[in-house]
Amino acid sequence: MLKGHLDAIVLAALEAGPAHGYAIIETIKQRSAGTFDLPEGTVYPALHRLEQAGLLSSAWTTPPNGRRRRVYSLTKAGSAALGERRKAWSRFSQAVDTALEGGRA
Amino acid sequence: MLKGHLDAIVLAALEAGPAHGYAIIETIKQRSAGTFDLPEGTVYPALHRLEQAGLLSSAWTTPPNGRRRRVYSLTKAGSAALGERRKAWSRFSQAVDTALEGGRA
DNA sequence: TCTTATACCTAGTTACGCTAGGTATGGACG
DNA sequence: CGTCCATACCTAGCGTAACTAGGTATAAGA
Repeated sequence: MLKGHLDAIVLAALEAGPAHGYAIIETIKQRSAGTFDLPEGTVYPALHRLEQAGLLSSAWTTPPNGRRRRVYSLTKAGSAALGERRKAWSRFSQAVDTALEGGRA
Repeated sequence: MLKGHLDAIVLAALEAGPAHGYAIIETIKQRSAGTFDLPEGTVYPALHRLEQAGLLSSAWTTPPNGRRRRVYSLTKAGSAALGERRKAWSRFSQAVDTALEGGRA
């Protein structure tokens, strides 16, 4: 379970440039060294949620010799949200760190 | 939302010694500098879950001039679980870190 | 006396991540 | 040419964790 930080990870995967869902899954898998091998049933609904929220925009593309793809891009709101999510993650992870270590000071 | 890491935090709060629910909430609040101000409806069910799972044991106490308290202690399995949860957290947080920063290498 | 802090509990809501299915195309291999 | 795999998309429904929103009760302080 990614527990609420999935959105941030997906947004971060799109920071370098637009990508389609399947590629996003691969990117996340590689970046996390296999730790986050997300099922499609996790990522696609998340993309829809994020688009619904205005953080992503999407367009269908059909490369000359390829399959149809839905390519997602960060919107301005998405970039801003990513910044906030990063800060939230930072705060959260530090709080967990101290909470977990607090008993062994 | 604590997203699945609540158990680890609660176990860690009991590592220094037995405590009752209300005190656990206070401990967590202080350790996290207010970031985790957990409602009772979050913590009490978690304690029951953890006891059910054999990671905690509890006993009722009635101090001479105090109210009844249910005091929880880490079991052996609880200590072991805490160790695992710490490792899991470490892995998880590192993976998120790299996933969030990966786009800006 | 009345409020506040302490101290416990639980039924029900919500939302997120995941399971488990489905559709379809392109390329590799025999 | 047929079959299989990887690619590429989708969604209904499940499980469960965290939280909301209530309830009970005692001790201390104003």
